[in-house]
Amino acid sequence: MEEPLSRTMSGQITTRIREKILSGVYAPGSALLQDVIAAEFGTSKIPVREALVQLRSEGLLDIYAHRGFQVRPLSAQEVAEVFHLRLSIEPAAVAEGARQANAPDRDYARDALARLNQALAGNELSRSGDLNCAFHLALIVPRLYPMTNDVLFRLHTVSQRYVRLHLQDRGRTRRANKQHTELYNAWAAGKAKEAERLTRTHIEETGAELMATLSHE
Amino acid sequence: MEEPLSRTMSGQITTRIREKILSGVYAPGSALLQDVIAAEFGTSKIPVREALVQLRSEGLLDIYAHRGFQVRPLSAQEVAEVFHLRLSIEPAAVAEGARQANAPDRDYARDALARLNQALAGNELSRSGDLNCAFHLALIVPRLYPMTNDVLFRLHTVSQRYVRLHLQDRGRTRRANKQHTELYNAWAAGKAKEAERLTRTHIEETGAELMATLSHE
DNA sequence: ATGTCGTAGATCGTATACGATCTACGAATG
DNA sequence: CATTCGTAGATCGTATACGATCTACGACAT
Repeated sequence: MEEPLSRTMSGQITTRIREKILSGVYAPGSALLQDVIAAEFGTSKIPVREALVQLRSEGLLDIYAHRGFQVRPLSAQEVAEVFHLRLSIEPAAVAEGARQANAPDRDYARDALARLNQALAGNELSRSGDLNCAFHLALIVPRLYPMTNDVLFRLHTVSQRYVRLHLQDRGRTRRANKQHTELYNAWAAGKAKEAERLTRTHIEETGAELMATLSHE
Repeated sequence: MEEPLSRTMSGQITTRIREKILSGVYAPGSALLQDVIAAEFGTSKIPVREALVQLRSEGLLDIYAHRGFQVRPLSAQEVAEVFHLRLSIEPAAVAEGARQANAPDRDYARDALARLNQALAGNELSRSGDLNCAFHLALIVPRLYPMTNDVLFRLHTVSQRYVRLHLQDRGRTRRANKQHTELYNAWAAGKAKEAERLTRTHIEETGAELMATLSHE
């Protein structure tokens, strides 16, 4: 039941460093020394460097030539931008997914939702972030829109950094849970316009909560 | 007057490989052997690999673990998706840029347009692609929206592969030229709504032309 | 004839070693 | 006293060397 580990060190390290950034183990603003990380994972620097290049493209860290890698700091401005971008793209993409999904696509999304709910029930915070992302991406049917999927993956990934800041809020979890179910049901029934509306609402509410949390902290 | 070369081999090689993919020297669908590229640039494989990881994140090539790198094939579907995404994001972002740009931002955009026109006048096709991208990105004022800038850079980069397929069309060049000037004037005057409309029209027309070119080829 | 297995060659992926660049900090200079 | 210069240590960036994986293809078994 484990994730099928990437065939390369770079791939595995990318996933593991990403997780450490998202969970805050590598704190925002902190420097990442490639020798230290390499030792931490028991490898040489080369796969570490490739992982860091990848994570930079995901917006999780900055590279300063000859000076090192730094976890990108958090900012209320970034949250606003990310959720604004998601609103520009995701509702319409989910509507299109609702129109074009076939049976396997719907099964896949249903399973993704089930896994997400299971993780939330078990309070497995770290996994729930990825599973939440996977569920939302399933609704856009990546097969149809690979580039859209790519863009949204990045946006979800960045937003996870902020979501985890207040993930202990059980009320929020329950509400998100309910919204996900409604959204999935509309989507799977091919009700494109309703799925679009629910997606927009879901993103707006999540974004607003995050902004509120960040501002009085 | 040369570009300030990146401080690292990886950076320089990224730029040079990108250019070769965009110009078709590395043809769509062809395999890229890291040893061959390394020999071509007179370096070892390591910076080449980092460049290829970066270019993958830009959507220009695919990586198959233990099997190699491949220039991503062109497809009408991808053009449609890229221009659809640009329409979702760029007009509103340009409008916002028009509202918030300060004097240096406007100077920078004006210069970018001038450089683009100069390249087009001199028929320097390879540079005009980058300069076109730079002009359009200047209008969104990257300083304000770094993530939006990032996303649009990727979309422009991918679309360049298709634009260059029919760049010899002088009529199109002249028309784009006129649209750019109108767009810049509205933008610099702070006419956000007009800049938004002109951006939308410009993207729609460009996308439609590309789709037409691709379909009867 | 078909399919499986195994080997050779090519290519990828990573470890090690080395050279280049940066930062910090103290000495020399005006 | 302020500033410049220069050196030492740390860290980054890349070349070289080696081991791992894949593909192609021919021998063998069915």
